[in-house]
Amino acid sequence: MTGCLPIWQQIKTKRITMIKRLLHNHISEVLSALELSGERDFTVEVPNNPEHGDYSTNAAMVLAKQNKIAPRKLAETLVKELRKNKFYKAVEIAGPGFINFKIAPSLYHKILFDIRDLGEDFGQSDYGQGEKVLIEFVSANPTGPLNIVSARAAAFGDTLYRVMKKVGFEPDREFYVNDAGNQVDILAESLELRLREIHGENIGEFPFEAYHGEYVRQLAHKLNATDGVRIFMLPEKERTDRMKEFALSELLEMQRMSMERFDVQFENWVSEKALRQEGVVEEVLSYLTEANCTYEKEEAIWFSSSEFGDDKDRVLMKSDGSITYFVPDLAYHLTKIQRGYTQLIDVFGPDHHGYVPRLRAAFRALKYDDDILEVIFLQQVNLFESGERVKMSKRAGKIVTMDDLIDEVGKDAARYFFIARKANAHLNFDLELALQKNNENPVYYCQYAHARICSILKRARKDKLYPRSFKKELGQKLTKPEELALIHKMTDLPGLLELIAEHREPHRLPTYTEELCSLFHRFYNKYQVVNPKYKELSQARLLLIEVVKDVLAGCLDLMGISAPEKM
RNA sequence: GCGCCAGUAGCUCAGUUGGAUAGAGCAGCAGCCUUCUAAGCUGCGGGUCAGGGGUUCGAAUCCCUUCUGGCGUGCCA
Repeated sequence: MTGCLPIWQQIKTKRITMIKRLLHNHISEVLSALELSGERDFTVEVPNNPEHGDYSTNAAMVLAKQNKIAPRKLAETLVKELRKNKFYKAVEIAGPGFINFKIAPSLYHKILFDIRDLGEDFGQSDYGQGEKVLIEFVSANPTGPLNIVSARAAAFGDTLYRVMKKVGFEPDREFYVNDAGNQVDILAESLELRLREIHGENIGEFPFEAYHGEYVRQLAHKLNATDGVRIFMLPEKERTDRMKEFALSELLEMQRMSMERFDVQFENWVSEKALRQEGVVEEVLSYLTEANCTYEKEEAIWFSSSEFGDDKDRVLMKSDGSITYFVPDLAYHLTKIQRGYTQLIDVFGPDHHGYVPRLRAAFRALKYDDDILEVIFLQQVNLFESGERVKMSKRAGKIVTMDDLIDEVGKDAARYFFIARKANAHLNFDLELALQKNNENPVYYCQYAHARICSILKRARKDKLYPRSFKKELGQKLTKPEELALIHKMTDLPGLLELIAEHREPHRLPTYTEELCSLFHRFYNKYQVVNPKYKELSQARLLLIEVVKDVLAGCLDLMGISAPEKM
């Protein structure tokens, strides 16, 4: 009834290799067979202390109270049933009522072949049930080169996308381009001033509000090369339009290039300007008006957002007749829902805290479920060099751009460091550390493990030890704790990916990857893989490290980091 | 003032969402290459989990409160 086979097959048909789930199901089965209530509330975990076994459950402690049985007594009853399964080497009671499991090597051996058979599909699942999720990230103004926070957003958003896709969501990546509005006007003015400067005009002091970056001068030179003085002969409106069009297309292209260099692809780039031309602004205003939550005051039109949880009401249309940023952005969010997404994830920079309540308010006012909108805030990034914080000033145009960073430390290191930190915590980025090609740098630590395995496999092929096919019996040769620990670790990945997707926590992936690599390096230092004297053992270990290599490459790929075969 | 986020080893950070003796990596000290990549491995020190209350079998984790730092609090985006 609680035999091992049905559960094992159940796991296999789902193409999931997860011991945790196997245990959870098994314990549930035993509980219902014993007619105990509340079987969903317990957890199965990997204990910190290896002496506590491979896995551990708190089932007896959690269920003791509601069933009015002492925890240890309940544990004894459970253990008696659980022990009937031959895939456990040991099932023990410990402490206040934990049940600790030691997994039989034979199960690990089966799993190793399983992971191998799954290949690139290992870790894949239907967990997300095809839910359509839109992840919006970066969404910077096209008024300059992308900055460091955009780079962090890119790494974060893209990795989240990759993991969610892996576990069965249907996510899309989107970049909202704010190519309309006030900031674009200022950009055009800045460009015009620089252009006049080139033509020898005295422009006086460069305005405080304008864009001071050197790139504006470069744009001016480029525009001058094509248009020359002719641009000044155009009427003002046409001239400004030409400036805008030129600057936006140049800067947007620059941003696209940055993203490409960072291996981030967006399914969609949505233009605010295009949205406005489609008339969405008027639409949104009419929706809000119909919902009875707008009013006029001091020649402006307001949204009574404070009735829906915001601190105060917000202006929709300014007294000069122009629209605030909020309106087209809300319209944009509504198009996401109209396009069929049931979960909207916005990845925002640290300076948008105050903005979210009004967006939520609008969702409520328009009777959308506001759970549909989920905002993740990335905190700021501080760059350090030689222990000193690199000071940046956007106003003075003194910033380290995303491209500077990629030039300096490379895509792999940059992505790694950005992903490795929790989203809502400040990130101290040590430029020197990211540059170092030694053991202080975790990126190289992981890539090195991959390269090392490739090197061993190459050696095995050269020595003609690499078999045409791996026989199932080879598994039995893997008996060392370091070998089984590697398999154990790999079985944790599918569950981890689901956790990352569910809680939107990509930072767990680098941690996991480092742990897997650490186990491999330890194994490598202790045992020799290729040894012609022990052919079967060598082949069993080759199988093991090849599977580790593929799993590792999979992890790196999810982070958008290359897996080099040689270093 | 109010709101959001953070505070864990000398430094940078994890901590399986409430589990057992809080863990890595650097930095410090001591070791390991005639053998598949030493960009690696092994060992040793190092803690009032910012402080104080509370919730329960059990708290770094949840609640309250104080302190410190960052950000926000535009008819900017």
